[in-house]
Amino acid sequence: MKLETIDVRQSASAADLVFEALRKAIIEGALAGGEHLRQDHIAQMFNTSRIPVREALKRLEQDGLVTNERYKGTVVAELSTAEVEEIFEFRALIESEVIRLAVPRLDARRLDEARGHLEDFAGEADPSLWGTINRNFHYSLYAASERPYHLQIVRSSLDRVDRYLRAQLTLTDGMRRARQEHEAIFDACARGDADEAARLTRAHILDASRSLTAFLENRRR
Amino acid sequence: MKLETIDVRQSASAADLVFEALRKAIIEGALAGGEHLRQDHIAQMFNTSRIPVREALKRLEQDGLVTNERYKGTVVAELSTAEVEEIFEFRALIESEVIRLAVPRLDARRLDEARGHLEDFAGEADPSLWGTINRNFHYSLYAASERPYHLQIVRSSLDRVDRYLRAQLTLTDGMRRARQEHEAIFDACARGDADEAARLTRAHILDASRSLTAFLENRRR
DNA sequence: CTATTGTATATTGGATCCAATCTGAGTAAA
DNA sequence: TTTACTCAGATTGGATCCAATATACAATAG
Repeated sequence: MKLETIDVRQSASAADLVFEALRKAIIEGALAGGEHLRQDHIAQMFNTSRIPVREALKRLEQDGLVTNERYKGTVVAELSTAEVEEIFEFRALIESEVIRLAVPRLDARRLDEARGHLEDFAGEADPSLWGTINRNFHYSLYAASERPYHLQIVRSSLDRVDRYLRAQLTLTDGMRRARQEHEAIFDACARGDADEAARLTRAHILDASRSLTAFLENRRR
Repeated sequence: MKLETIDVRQSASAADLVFEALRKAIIEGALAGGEHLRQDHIAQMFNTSRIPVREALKRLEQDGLVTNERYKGTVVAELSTAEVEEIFEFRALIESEVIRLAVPRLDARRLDEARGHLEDFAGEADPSLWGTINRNFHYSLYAASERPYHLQIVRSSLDRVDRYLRAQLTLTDGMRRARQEHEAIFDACARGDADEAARLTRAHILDASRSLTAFLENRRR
């Protein structure tokens, strides 16, 4: 008898699971900036020893999501307003270029997918889901760029500021503006106007940045 | 009595030392692509247990310098020609923008430093040092941009392709062309012409990319 | 009462040990 | 000859134990 060789999805290691869970918690804001991540505590939560936890923390540190001081421990990274601003400036540069590359490669399927996220975004009442839908919308367009490295960097830079971006969407009128801007971006993509899509994406990110830094400065005062 | 409070430089952890050593070996090409990194072997080389080695390998994996398969091990990452090309395309985008931001902030000290690296580059006979001098030249200019996040990404993307870039400098006429292009970039910076410096930097990186991909395609045939 | 010192506890970093899995040589069967 | 199978060694992943350091708090001197 000959069986199909099934590509058994190799189960993730404990370290991978811990890493993904912590990453998600940080970018969603479930873990606040400055919060102390105790190895022991996390290990108990995941029913493992501290070893996989430590590997996960090292990976998070490499991504800039946490910082570690020897013998003191690991805390969720906090960004200054200047740092947030710089990362948004960076995103504006990369993401506008990525969408410029994506537009000529967009097909009907992807456009439909993006339109779906657009509608989800407009129809979703629960603010805790806006951040994820926002990401999905942009990614569904960016994916067409066929630039895996660029997309990885986009993901990494967005990870760092996602907590702040979610706050901005929720706590200001960011959601309303984002919706309008998304529609304009989508229209430019549907028309095949890459330069306009790039220009609008850049403006969209810088708009969010201005709104967010104003909000942060207010908060801190 | 009052003593000067000296900032005792906290000794790096074993994991940090291993990480830096392996990183250096990979970007310099001392460890070839595809090479298997055995935890045990590395641990012995550094006189430690495997624990810090594993943490270092996790960090390298996060940076894309190595890849890991569960229970199989960690190997030095190998990039396809397409991947190398994409990373150079990315670098052209970022580094041209970084130097545009840097030019208006360049002062005499930094320009002198860059000129020094330029002369080092021209005068150095040992090809194994060209890669590092090349990096130093560009960094001394980029540093003025005052964009720590951008610089970190520049470092990370260059790390991934540095092995290949060094090969291109050494094994083709890349060195000669790089020297000419560096001089042109430096002149534009010294004149304060940010747009021209950005344009030349972009061309410099894309030129190296073309030369390198041609070289790699030849090699693989 | 305050500042300094000593000490106990908590926490992290690293070493050693055990379990899970891969790999490859050797063997048997078609 | 070739293919499948078995088993031993090698290697990785994870658990447990020990060492180094930090932190909080009590004790003591001024």
